Amino acid sequence: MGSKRSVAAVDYGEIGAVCCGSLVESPLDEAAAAELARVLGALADPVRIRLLSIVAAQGEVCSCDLETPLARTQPTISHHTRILAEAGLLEGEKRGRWVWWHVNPARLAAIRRALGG
Amino acid sequence: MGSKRSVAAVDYGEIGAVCCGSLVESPLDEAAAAELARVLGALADPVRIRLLSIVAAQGEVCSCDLETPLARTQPTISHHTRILAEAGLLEGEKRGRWVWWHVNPARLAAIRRALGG
DNA sequence: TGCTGATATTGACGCCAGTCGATATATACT
DNA sequence: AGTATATATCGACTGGCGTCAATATCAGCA
Repeated sequence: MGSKRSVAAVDYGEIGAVCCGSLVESPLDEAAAAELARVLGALADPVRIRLLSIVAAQGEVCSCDLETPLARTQPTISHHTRILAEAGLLEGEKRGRWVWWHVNPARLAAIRRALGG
Repeated sequence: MGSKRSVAAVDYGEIGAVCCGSLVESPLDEAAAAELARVLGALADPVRIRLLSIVAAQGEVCSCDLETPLARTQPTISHHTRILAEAGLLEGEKRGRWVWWHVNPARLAAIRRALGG
């Protein structure tokens, strides 16, 4: 299915919406807190923060170009991109043998809003 | 030392500044990423998110009033308030036998800025 | 002074996350 | 088909986290 020039999205399943209002407006219920904690947990790692930062700076980055600057092995990079993608912060497109990653700015904005932005 | 009506700040040591520019502007170095990850890690827990949310909604809350809504024992509440305070997100004042907690809005704003706000 | 109550600390337990080596899968090239 | 390379998955190890019971500390009060 799809053209050979396909730019298939790498799908890691549904991402929850960081829907609910700001933290500081009214007490969050357990479900909202759990969802927000999950997304923040995806960000709460120095390697993933730098990964996201590198991708944001370059616009689009191949997985293979992350191992060296992050000083981690290929399985570990794959692990981190997966977690960021599952949190909706990173989106990947498979082009040929490579996966190209770019950030999802709307997702970051949603987190900022949840933090009282 | 200090007056008997003292409102001594509960001090958990220095808090690092979430200094550095936004994630999305330029790649963060390891130190900046580690610091940001530490603060985000303090937020990446459903109990702590709800705790912060409750304190924010009420302005000022006593530790003893957190056990019931959060359904955790007293040592666990103390553990979580400590982590939030060490991250600079919560500030406590000891008044008599009670500790009154309030959020540090500037700290939340700093995190939002680090996330590209 | 001694008692009561709020908070902090300690120690232990179970669980999850970050990491890597080994291996599997998939895509491109010859 | 066969080979080479990019990425994903698996299994194992290790360290850290959330939780609680028990205990310590400290402020107020009789």
